[in-house]
Formats: sequence, structure tokens, C-alpha cells
Amino acid sequence: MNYKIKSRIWIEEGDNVLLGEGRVRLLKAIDKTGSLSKAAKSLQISYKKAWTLIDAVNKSSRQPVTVTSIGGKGGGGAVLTEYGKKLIIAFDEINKNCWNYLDAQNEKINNI
Amino acid sequence: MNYKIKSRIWIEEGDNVLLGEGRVRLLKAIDKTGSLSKAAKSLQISYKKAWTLIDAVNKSSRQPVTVTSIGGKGGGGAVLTEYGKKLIIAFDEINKNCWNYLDAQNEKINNI
DNA sequence: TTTCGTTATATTTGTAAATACATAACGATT
DNA sequence: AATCGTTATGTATTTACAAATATAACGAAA
Repeated sequence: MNYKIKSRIWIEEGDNVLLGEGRVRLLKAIDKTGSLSKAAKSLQISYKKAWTLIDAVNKSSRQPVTVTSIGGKGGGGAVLTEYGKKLIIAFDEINKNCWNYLDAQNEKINNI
Repeated sequence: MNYKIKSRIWIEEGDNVLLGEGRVRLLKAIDKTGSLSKAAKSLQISYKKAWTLIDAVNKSSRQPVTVTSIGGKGGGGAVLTEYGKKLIIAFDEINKNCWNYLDAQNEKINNI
């Protein structure tokens, strides 16, 4: 069996976390489903947990990442802003590059 | 205030964690003090916690990372193996490179 | 053979985090 | 004005993890 280097990245603003892998996953699910409750269901987490996460995201972001509406046709919903979509794309790209770099370092560790 | 990308890396072997930042910090303290109990004290963690960490390290590493002795002059002690020292050096270098890369990506996030 | 500082381990206690449950508010549609 | 599926919160409970406590074993040296 070989050693494998793993990593997690996240974005902070001041002392607050803006985005991590879990929050990005949730934002993608919102983008796909159009609602927070459906997104939560699809990820098998509670609505409350999803709401708390999104609340934290919007509180630490400089611009809104999601826009929500209550009531009306369909009960309401949640969509990503353009800003939110761009953040996700940047996060994913940086994360992927980080993983690629670490994968290339595996043999260094395994050959000691 | 600006966003800042942070990261943590760790090394896994199978499903077990071999090394993370905390374990590396502990190993360095062992190297400096020559004993697990003194290392724990210097890091302000309990001996038990330190011992559990080192036990996990040695259980998932392919070669011994520390060598301990019980009793005798001074009561015993713990020292790093050459293998352990090399692992730490490799970990630190890879981690530093990862941080440098992420620091360079900060402006991408901040300019969205 | 007693002392000493260490490694090694079990057991209990305390605390924080995750989870579950419960309910209010909203507004277009009927 | 009643309905419906949402968003938005509060609260209680359970779980997982960290911390504290206690104690045994070891072996060189005095």
C-alpha cells in the first residue's frame, strides 16, 4: 500500500469561513434544484443545516452569493448570483490544481 | 478586508492518517526534547493525547518513525528515526509549496 | 531493593458539535 | 380566505470527541 497526500482548501474572510468543499457542494445543488430544501434533500442533510451553511456564506461574502424568495408560486426558492457562480468556478479550479500538484508529490514520500 | 485561501494537507496510508500538521508538530517537539512527556508539555497537550497520536503514526507507517525506551537512566525517552526525520522534511516542503501556490491565487478570488 | 522519570493503558468525566424536532412567516394561486 | 411548498428560526436531544484522572510497568542507578 502506498502513502497518498490529501488536502482541503477553504476561503476565509477575516475570521469567518466563506467557502469550503461542503459549502461549494451545497451551492451547486442549489444551482441544480432551484431551492434550498431540495438541495438539502439531494445531499441528505437537514434543511436546517443547509440553511445555516448558506446563512454563514452570505454573512461573510462581500456580495450576495444566493438570492432567496419566500412564498408565492412554488413556495419560493433559491438561486445563485453570477458572483456565486464565479466563486464556485474559481474555487474548483484552484482546488483541482492543488490536488494535481500533491498527486505529483506522492512518489517523493513513497521513495523515502 | 480580503479573502484568503487556506489549506491543510495530510498523508494517508489506506484508510489511516499517517501525518498531519499536528502530528508533525509533535514529532518535532519529540526531536527537540528527547521525550514524549516533555514534548506534550511543551505543546500544552496531555501526555495521553500525545501518546495516542504517536501510536497512530507508528501503526500506519511502513517503517518506525519513533523509537521509545522505558525505564533506566532518566526514566526512558523517545527519539525520531532517520525515516521519521525525512518524512517531516518532505511534509514541510510540500506543505510550503502548497501554501505558496494558494497565496498566489488569492487575487483571482478577490478580483471576481 | 528503593527511587525516579519515563512509557503505556484504562476509565471516567466534561464539553462541543451534530442531529432531530417543532413551528412561524411568506405570498402567488385557487 | 384557504392551500401549498418554500424560507426562516428556536429548542431539545443525542452523539462524538476532548480532557481529566488514575495506575501499572519498566530498568538503570544509588
